[in-house]
Amino acid sequence: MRLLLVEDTEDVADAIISSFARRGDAIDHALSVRAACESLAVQDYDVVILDMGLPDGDGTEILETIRTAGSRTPVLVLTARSDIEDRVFALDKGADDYLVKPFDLRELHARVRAMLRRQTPDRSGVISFADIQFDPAALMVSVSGVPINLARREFNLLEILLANRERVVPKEKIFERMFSFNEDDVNVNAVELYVGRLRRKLAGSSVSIKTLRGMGYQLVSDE
Amino acid sequence: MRLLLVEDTEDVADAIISSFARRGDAIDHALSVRAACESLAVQDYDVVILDMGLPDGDGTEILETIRTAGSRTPVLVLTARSDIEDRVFALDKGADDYLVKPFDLRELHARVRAMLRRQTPDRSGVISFADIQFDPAALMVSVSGVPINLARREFNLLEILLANRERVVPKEKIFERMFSFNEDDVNVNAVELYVGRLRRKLAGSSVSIKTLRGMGYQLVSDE
DNA sequence: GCGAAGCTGTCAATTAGCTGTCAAAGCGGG
DNA sequence: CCCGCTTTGACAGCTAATTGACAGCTTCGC
Repeated sequence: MRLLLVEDTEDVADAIISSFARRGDAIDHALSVRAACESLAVQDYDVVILDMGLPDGDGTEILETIRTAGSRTPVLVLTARSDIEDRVFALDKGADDYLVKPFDLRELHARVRAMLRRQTPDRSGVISFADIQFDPAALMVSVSGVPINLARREFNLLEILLANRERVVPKEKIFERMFSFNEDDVNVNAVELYVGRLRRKLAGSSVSIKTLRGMGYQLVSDE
Repeated sequence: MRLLLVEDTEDVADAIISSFARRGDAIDHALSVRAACESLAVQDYDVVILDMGLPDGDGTEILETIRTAGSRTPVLVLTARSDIEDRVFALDKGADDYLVKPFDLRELHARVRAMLRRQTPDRSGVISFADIQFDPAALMVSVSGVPINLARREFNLLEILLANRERVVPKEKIFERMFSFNEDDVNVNAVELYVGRLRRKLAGSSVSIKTLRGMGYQLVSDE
């Protein structure tokens, strides 16, 4: 999952970032309206967490930017004020949920999850491809019924490839989905590394990860 | 097990809460339609216990909210009235069971368990997995017939793992199910701690709790 | 009520094993 | 045959998980 956090208070931001990062989500951080808009122009996000009070303007501007662009990305608004009016205002502007500071991080996570759930109703299906079964709910992958052990990043990578099975996925796209901006510059080589590791673990299956030199990777069935 | 109690009568609510808390279940309490809807938006529950008469509306609204959202969470309705019509009305609206006040707490517990059982068709009350038998009604666990002593939280943890046996359960999910919101922020480390304790107590059995670093825990049979 | 026993959850030291870097070797296309 | 992309092994770092010790609570028997 890829999130954008727009928040200028350092300690609040740090707490949020590390809590999501720990779960393996890719979270980017913007400190101002401008930075947020730049990130949004460049990158698709699954969820935006938006503080209302920012140094160079109001969070509402960002909300409007998102909605006038026709995006349906769920937005959760954070604010220090608890007035009902404020809440109604944000919700009217297109926010999907609302949280008053100070809040419990678990509640933030719960709300983000709830938004995503509303977004994609019933995506609890296992994906089967050739002889591998991928179960995102159980966090499990099996090859013709026998489970294999994947580490978080490997699982992550397989999920991306599986979502684009039979299609060529550029390495940069994989990289983006696996790592967030602020994860101090990870080398693109990391992707290649994980492709290698995943290949080894999928060795016994009838799918393989094909390299298209200069273009990307492709998950194919050997049939 | 995580429950939501929607009830505005204090003494009734207190009795219910402490009875479930004693058992080790995480129970959240909402005093109004509004509070209930907010909790439901944020958190998945295994069961909702719903009083019909509330200060700011009728329990039916909540029932409708739940069902129109497509959720199948079992709902047990409490009411002071015993009319058949009332009962039919609630059930038509999507309630799974019905209890007339005043009621016996043991009956409430029994009905809640029954609803959960219906939820997962393969559950006939006691769960057997490899050589362990788990009886939620009697609060008993045995390994190949001989009972073992589990503390409340250990029992709780085992219940969660058993409900997701062979699947990977993220630590955060376990945490959510073990502790309710109002339990002042317990460290996530508590989960790890109980995993350790449960492991020791299950040492003689043929099941084990596997760690998947960064992903969660998984109850597996050693066969 | 009182003390004992057991249950809970915090803390911190330790361990385990994933992560990502580097660099060397391999490979493919022109 | 050369260049640049890709693969891979080794390794250091680091974060997540394990575990023992402990203090505060509950519960229970008397």
